Amino acid sequence: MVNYKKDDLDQVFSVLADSTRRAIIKELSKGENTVKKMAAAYDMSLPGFTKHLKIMENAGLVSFRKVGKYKYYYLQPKGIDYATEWLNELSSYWKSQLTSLEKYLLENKEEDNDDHDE
Amino acid sequence: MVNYKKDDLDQVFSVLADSTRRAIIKELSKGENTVKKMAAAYDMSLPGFTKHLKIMENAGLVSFRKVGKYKYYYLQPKGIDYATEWLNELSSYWKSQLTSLEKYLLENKEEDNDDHDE
DNA sequence: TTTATAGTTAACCATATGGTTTACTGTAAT
DNA sequence: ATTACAGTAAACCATATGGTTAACTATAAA
Repeated sequence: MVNYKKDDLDQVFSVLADSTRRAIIKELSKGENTVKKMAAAYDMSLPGFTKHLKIMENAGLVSFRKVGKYKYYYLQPKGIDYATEWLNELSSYWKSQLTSLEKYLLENKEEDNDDHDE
Repeated sequence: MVNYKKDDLDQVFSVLADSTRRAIIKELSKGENTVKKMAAAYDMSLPGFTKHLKIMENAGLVSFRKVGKYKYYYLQPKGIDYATEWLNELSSYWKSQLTSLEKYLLENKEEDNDDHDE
């Protein structure tokens, strides 16, 4: 790991790889919010929480506006779009590679009902 | 970090947060391949490379079939779908929350390269 | 049967990561 | 002027992560 440096997509996906940060994103998708208000929902110290916000900001997923002593954070969807695009391109390419049998099997899977919830 | 445990989505996004692993995924989207064949493209020891495959396998993104001394790895798209769904749900919810002005701005962004504030 | 090939395991290392506490700054309220 | 409140900074800690090398197993080829 001599010369390892995170690129943009690394950073975006790293943000998403943490359930606290995914929860923050969901929260912010409802609208902007202040640090303390959001932090209250998490079993974590305030400095711990603001570290997550800093990481998300560096990755370009959130920004904030300052009003007096408050910081209102809001989503910066461009960053998320970046990740979404990578996945969508992948899956469109991948699907174009499938044989018709594979496509048939894919259409008719139905029974893979693991809980995909959080 | 007393009791921190990665859940499914954590694992999937963690896989995606590494450019080597994203490259492996793209490679495998063209079809199955063996370990050494794939490893040749990376400036990394073989054990280092197989560690990545193990991580991807644990996250449910790849599987393999063994043929003699070869392991043929292939994509297991369910895992990736899981990540894609999370992002798509988010963005559909997020878009439904926008005001019509915001939607207008979103449609017509084209060039929004200024930092909002800070 | 010996040798080559494909891949894994184990031990190790440096840095990153997710968290803490304590002390601080800046703004608002009394 | 003092106190409360919102948030940051710094130092620290334990574990995770991405990598290495050396030694191994299993299958295939000579």
